[in-house]
Amino acid sequence: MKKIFDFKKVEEKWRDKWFEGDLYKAVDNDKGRKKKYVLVEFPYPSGSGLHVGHAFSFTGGDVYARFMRMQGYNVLFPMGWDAFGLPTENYAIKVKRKPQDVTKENTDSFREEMKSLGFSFDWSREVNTTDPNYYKWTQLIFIKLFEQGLAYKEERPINWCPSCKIGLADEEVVNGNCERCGTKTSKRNISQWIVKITAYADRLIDGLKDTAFIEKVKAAQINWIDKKEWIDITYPIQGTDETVTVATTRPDTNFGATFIVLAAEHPLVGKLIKGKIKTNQDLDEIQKYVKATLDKSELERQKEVSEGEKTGVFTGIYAINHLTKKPMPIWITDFVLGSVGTGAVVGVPGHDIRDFEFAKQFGLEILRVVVGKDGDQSEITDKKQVQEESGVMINSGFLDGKEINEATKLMMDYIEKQGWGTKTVRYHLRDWIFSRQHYWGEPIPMIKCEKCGWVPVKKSDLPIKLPEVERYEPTETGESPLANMQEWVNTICPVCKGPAKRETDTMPNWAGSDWYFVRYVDPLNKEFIADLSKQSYWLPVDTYIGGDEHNTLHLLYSRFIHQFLYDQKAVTTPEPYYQRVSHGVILGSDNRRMSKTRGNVIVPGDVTAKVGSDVARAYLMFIGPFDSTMAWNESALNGVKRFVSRVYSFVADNSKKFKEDGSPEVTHFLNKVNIFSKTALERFQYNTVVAKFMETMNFLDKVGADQVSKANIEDFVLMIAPFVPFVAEELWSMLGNEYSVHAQKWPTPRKTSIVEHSMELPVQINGKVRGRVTISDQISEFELKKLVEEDVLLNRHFEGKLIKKFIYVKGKIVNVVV
RNA sequence: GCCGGGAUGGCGGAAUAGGCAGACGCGCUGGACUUAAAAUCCAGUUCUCGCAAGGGAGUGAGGGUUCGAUUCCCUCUCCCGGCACCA
Repeated sequence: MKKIFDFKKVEEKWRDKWFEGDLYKAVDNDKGRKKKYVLVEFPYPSGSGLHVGHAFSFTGGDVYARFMRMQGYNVLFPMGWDAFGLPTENYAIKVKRKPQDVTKENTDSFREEMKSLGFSFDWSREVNTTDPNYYKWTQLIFIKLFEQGLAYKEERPINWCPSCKIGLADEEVVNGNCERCGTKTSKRNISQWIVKITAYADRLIDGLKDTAFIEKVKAAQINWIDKKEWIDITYPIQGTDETVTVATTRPDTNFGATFIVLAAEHPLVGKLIKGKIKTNQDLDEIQKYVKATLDKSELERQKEVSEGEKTGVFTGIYAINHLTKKPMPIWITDFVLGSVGTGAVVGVPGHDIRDFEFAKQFGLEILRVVVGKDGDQSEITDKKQVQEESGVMINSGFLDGKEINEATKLMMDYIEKQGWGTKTVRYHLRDWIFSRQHYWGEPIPMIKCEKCGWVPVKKSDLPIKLPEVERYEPTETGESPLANMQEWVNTICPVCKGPAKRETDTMPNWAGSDWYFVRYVDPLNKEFIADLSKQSYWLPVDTYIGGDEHNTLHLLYSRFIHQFLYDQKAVTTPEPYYQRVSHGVILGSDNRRMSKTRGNVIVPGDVTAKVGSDVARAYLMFIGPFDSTMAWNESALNGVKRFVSRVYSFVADNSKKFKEDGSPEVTHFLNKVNIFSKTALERFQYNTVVAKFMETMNFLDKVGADQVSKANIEDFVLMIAPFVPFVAEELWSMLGNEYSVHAQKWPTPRKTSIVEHSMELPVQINGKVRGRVTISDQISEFELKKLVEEDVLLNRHFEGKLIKKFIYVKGKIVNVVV
């Protein structure tokens, strides 16, 4: 009688039992075993429940963690909640409930779903960024940053979302729109806490060499930081005492500089408008242009880029080119950004596309100072002739004949020697705007005293808990709703005991997720962020599994905070993560990103209700490479379901019948499966492992249970256990073994009488496979040649032809060239 | 535009220190079981010529290195992800 796999019964049987004991607990400071810290990015517990993307990446992590346990490692595989954030706040506003309560509900249901999916998290280490016992440390980190001069308050234009009524970091503005709600953002001046991440720019680059991140992740980080050597050149302005300082990375082309362009924000523009610098140009016109530019949003500016139109206005004043002594007209334009370099650029229209377009537009002089590979020395009249990236200098005095990179170095030294300018290193990376004007975040633990200025809260007063407020909406002024809480806001200065006010801004989402992996090491510690001896055992994270979308910012911010904590001797390693593994994305069955509006969202709960957790897990691991983009395919799910059912039935039906000795062929086959799976698992090639298990099942069915020994089948159950933990546990117990299969070691290949003495060797004629011959592994090349020549199927391909060459790659292939 | 990744049957994908292309799954075709369907099981399934034996073509396009290239090199096309008037 065939036993049918009843996943509900099996899952219910084991689900809770696993968490009653210490099965998945990581043991601190276990010197007897090697440790492995496997981390998956903790989720934001949204109200809509676990997403299939979560199920996918967590399954990947879980398979790895289980495999590593079987390899004898002491595995730390924790889970927690990145629970601060706008969706919960917005939901709370909508249904008029406390975000704390909503969060509690969401995390409870997430945890239950995760247990149902069989994830082997060590729940004794669960953390929650919204727990005051957790954010106490997030706040302390901020205070430390402030004390080290790495956090400062500054009024500066920020991106403002009129809908969310919140200031956004540059990174949160996507194409001029709010990342969350899509509303067009504008600029607004607000006093913000800024964190000086740029102070760590070099170390963020250098530290990468101590990690095993894949190239694309390292590249993303380095490109984002984008360290370059610049030179700031100061030019005198004709007929005044004023100067203008431009910033450039390409001084080599300076002989070709014919104009200067200023950003609308440039101080010189202000002086001009106020009449402090004389000009014959129409001041009204200049003012009009400047105002229009400053009012423009990033989006509008970008639109103009795609249209390729350059705009600008002439100031009427000139700077003198040191090299050519020629006057260069100074213009104002919107394509120069105030926040980049010095906000002033020297225009070299021959060798910069933007400068060329600008010069064309306004009839400015275009000089050629670089010749490209094509040798074209003619006047530059077309965009295509503009040599930007490579070439050799001409018309450039002492630089003539030099290659541009060499010329750049020479010119930088020359300019410095002449006292015209100074070399400086700049980064694309900007300081980090750390303030949010919302309720559901960590309060920034700072107090503004009328006398003492900004002072941090006393450490003994931490955590500064979020007070319960009536309304969670941001205030009309754009301040956080905390600003309305007079009794909370008004406090006394920790230094002078005078009247003072609390900061009402809260921290950005990143704050809690920057250091959570440290807390997992020692989540209940009341005295310290995490005990140093426990840290030195567990850190760094060995394998960090996460999405590509976090490869730049999350990784950068979190590495920065970690490096800072290392300097403060609060953590034990200079880098937080050793290996970074990116998981792929699962698209809807329509091959498009899952979204509610498209109605193509797959929820893991629906899948597990139909086919059970094991099948869902195995399916997710099977549909494609772990790091690629895949589409959900319901019918492929059936294939995996079939496989799991077959395994179950095969073992269950024969559980009492497996003999001591099976066929050596079976052992031999399983040994190969073992070695293949082990290697593939180490490389996260899950899809090929599942495929190999399917192949194994096909093989077992073919040979029949009477050829399979008990040891064989136990080995197979052990190997599939990381993928299908419920079925494996059930079958393990059916086979009469003690609980639990998940506490077992990965099987060792077994001895078998089979040694491959003979093999089928493929034979190529002129590089094309034409047949095969059976050979013994002792065969000599001479014997083989004879064998091939006498083979009826093969020799007709070279009958009457001359064998020019006979190539035998031992154990692989033969190629006959005729 | 820049950086990164990719392109293999009807589909998802296997196979790269250069060596049997298409593992495994889906789908499809035929068969068994069934009153029937589903489920399950068996056989087949890159395209193409051929009744067959067998032949020809074939890993985005073109070229190169090699006895031999999906794999290495050069040129190009398209797709995906990220960044972008960064001077």
